[in-house]
Amino acid sequence: MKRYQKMSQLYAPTLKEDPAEAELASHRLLLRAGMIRKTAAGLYSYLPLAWRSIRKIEAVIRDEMEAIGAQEMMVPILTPAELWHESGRWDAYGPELMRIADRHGREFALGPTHEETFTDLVKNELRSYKQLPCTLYQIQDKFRDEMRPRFGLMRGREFIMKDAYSFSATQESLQECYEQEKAAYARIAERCGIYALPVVADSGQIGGDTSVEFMALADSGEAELVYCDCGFAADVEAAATKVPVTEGPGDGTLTKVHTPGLGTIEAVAEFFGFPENGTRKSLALVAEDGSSVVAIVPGDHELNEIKAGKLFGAYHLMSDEELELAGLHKGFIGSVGLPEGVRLICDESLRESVSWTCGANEVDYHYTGARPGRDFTVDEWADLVSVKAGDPCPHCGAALKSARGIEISQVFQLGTKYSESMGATFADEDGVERPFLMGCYGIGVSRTLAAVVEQHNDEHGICWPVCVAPYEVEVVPLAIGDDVVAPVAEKLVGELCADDLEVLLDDRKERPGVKFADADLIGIPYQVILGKRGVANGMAEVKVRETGERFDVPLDEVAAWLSERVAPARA
RNA sequence: CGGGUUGUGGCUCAGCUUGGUAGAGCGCUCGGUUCGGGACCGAGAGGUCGCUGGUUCAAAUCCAGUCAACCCGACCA
Repeated sequence: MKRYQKMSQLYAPTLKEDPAEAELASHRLLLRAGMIRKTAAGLYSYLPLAWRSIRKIEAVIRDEMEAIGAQEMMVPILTPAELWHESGRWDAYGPELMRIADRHGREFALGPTHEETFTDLVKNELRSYKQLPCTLYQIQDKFRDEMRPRFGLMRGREFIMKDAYSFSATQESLQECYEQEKAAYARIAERCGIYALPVVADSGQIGGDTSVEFMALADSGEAELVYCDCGFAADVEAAATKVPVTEGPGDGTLTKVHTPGLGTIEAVAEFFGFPENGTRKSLALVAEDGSSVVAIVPGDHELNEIKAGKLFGAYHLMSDEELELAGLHKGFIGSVGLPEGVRLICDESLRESVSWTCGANEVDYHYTGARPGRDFTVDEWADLVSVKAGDPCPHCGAALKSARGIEISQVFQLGTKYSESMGATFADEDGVERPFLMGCYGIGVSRTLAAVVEQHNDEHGICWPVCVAPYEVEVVPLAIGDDVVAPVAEKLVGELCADDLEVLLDDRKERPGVKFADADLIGIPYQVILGKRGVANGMAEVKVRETGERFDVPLDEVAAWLSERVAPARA
C-alpha cells in the first residue's frame, strides 16, 4: 500500500516561462518543472520531485552493484591533504581540487573522487590474496571547482557520484572486476531509460581496452564521438583509425605551381580540381619546449588537439609574428624547403603517400608531386588527426558515423598507480608483498538524471520513463468543486495506491488548462484524466505522456490497466 | 584565465542614448463571473534599480571601481 502525494501541498514551483539562464533542455525543463533550483553557480538544490528520481537511479545502481558483489559503504567527503600528497595529486590535480583549511591550518580537500581515501582505508586491512578481489563503493556528493560550471546538473561544482574501487591480486582478476562493472554500467544506463554507447576513452594504451565511457547520445552532449554499427565507438579525442588518403594532382614529379592568394585548403583544392583529401594541411606550432614544429595532416582532417598535446606538451599554433620569425608564410606552409630548425611531423596516414600537394614555403606558391624521402625529410610520423564521420571503422572498415554524447559513467583500470605510490600491498601465495591491482568505476548520478531528460522531452515538457519517474501516475480530476468527480478521484487514488502505484493527485483548484500544462511539463508517464462527462459514464481517460496516446478505460479497471503497464516498465 | 553580454518586484523584460515622482506582462492576495488545454472583470500587496565611490541642485540613467551571473574559448571521472 503506497501513499499518494497531493499536488496542492507539493513543493514543485513550476515556471510558465523559460528561465533566462537555461539553454539545455534538461536544465530548462528541470527548472521549469520545479525540480531543481540553483543555489549558486554550479550548485543546485534537488526539490522533492527530482530527489525521488535521483533515489530511483540510486536504487538501480545499488541493485546492480549488489548483483556483482560490490559492497556499499561511505567515506568522509573531507579528505586530509596527506593522502593527496602521498599519491602526488595535491599538486597534480590543479585548481579543480577544492581545498580547505581547518582552524589549525591543517589542509583538506573536498573529495572530487576517492582513490586515495579507499586505498588508504584498505591498505591495512586487506593483507592477503585470500581476501581479494574486493570491490567497495559509495554514493556521495563530489566537489570539483570547475573552471566553468554550466548546463545545470550537467556540469556542476558539487554533484552526486557513485564511485567504486576494486582491489585485485592479479591482472586477470582486475580484468574480471572491470568487465563485471562495465556490464553492470550498461545495464544501469538501460534500466534508467538511457540510450548509451560504451565508448573507447583511451586508446593510447596498446591494445588498450583499459577505459570505457558510457555516452548517452544527445545533440547537446559535450563530447563528440564516432561509432559504427559493428559496435565500435570512440571519443573523437581518442579515436584512431587508418584515415584514407588520395594522392594529389600531377605526375609525381616535384612541380612548383603559382597559386596567387590561395591560402586555404578549400581554395587550393578547387584550383587543382581535387578533393581536399588530396591536399596536405600544414600547421605551424610552438611546442612546450619552445621548438618550432610543422605538423601535416590530410587536407580534409583536423589536427587532434589531445593527440598533439601528448606529443608537444602545452603547445600553441603560431601567431602571425611567430610565423614571420620562423620564416614561414601563412597559407603557404609545406613540407618542402622548410627553414632550418623547424621539425617536420606528419600524420601516419600519409606515410604511404608519394605525391603531396602542399605549400611551397613561399608566398603564392604550392608544390604538387612532393615525395617524402626524395623531396623532403620527415622527422617523425605520428598519429595526429581527429577521426571524423566517414572514416573507416578500425574494426570492420565500414564508414564511421558521428554523434554527440553526454558522459554519464566511466570504468577504468588503474593498475598499481595508487597502490604503489601509497604503499598499499598484500601478501600473495608465496608470501611476497605486492601492490593491489586497482580499478575505479564512476557514475554521475545527477548527470544521469539530466541525461534522461535530454533524451526524454518534447515541446511541452519532460517525458519520464517509468523507471525513474518521480511518480508513475498523475490523477487529474477536472471540474473544480464538483461533488461527483472529487469523490471518484479519491476512490480511484485509493485503488491505485492499493496496487502499489506511485500516485500524484492534482487536487489544486486550477482550471483544466493549467493542470494539463503542468502535468505535461512535469511529465509523469501516465495521466488519468477525470472529467465530468467521463465520470458520469463511469469512464476515465488515460494519457500516455511520452506517446500522447489516449485510452478510455472504465473506472473500475483503471488500476489493473495501469498496473499491467507500469509494473513491467519499472527498473 | 582570455573574449563577449547582462544585473530593474517571485519570473520574463522595458526604461538608460538625451539625468527630473520606477513601469509592463506573468505570478501572488481579496471579491465576483468562469471551468476539457496556461480564463475574464474589479480591487490590492510587492522594488534602497547588484554593490561602493564620484560628477550633479538632482543618478536606474553619466563616470570609476568592484561583485555576481550567463554565453564563446581553453580545461574537465
